[in-house]
Amino acid sequence: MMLNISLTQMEYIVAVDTHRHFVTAAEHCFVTQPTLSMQIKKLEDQLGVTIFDRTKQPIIPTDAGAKIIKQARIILNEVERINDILQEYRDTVAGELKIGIIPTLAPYLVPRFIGNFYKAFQMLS
Amino acid sequence: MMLNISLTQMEYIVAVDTHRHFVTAAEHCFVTQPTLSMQIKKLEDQLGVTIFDRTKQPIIPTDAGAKIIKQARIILNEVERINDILQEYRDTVAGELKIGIIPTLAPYLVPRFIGNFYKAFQMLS
DNA sequence: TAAAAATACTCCATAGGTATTTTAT
DNA sequence: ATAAAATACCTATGGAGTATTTTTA
Repeated sequence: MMLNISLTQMEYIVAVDTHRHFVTAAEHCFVTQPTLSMQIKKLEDQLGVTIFDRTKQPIIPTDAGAKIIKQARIILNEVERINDILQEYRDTVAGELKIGIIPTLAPYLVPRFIGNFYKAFQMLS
Repeated sequence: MMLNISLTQMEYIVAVDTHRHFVTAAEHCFVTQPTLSMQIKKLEDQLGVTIFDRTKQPIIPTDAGAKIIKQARIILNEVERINDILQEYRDTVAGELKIGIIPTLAPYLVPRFIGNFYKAFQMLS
């Protein structure tokens, strides 16, 4: 990976862009202000561009920063879509089911449900 | 972040999907096979779905896996686009320039270029 | 002078490596 | 029998926290 940027860092710059305030942004990311500051500074060093102009108040993105933030929003959105995909599969019943039953009762009880059960959950072994 | 997936993990599953082979995929990611295996397993645990069916040879993605991989390719593509944005700004001359010159010469030399220089690089301090 | 961001450290979680075992052709 | 993936264990990088200092409205 030539480009070293993490999803977490993207969340941080998006949060700062949204709140225009490091402390508030940090709270919304459930991290401390120094953690957020450090990561953003590190990201700026890695990318070789300044993302936020700290000389103004409230804090405002640079031209480059604005574009990167916009792209970060797109990326985070696409990542969220993985959740949609998971919805279709995560709740699916699958795997192995073990049933314990005492031998004297088995001949009477098992036949009463095993057929329907097996029909309903063929993916189980 | 409710969804815990890293860009590195996405690169790994995309590589395995491309090569249908853990060892080859690992080489292309410049990591060892165990590193790649561990990360993919960890990802599967986190997401709660199996991404690759290892019982077949060559290795093939599951239904869920195929969709996740497809989305991962989209995401990695969008991440690459940040590079495009950087191209426009990274090479821009900016920052602070310090010039040292001995006092006896300064009055004669500095005025001869400072004007044009400042005009050309106003973003410098 | 008060609020906000940066800096300085400390800690620990985990990505990644080496060595090895298990599992499929 | 052999190649491939999984497992076990170890190391070290860096993400995150607390405490503090610097900086800007």
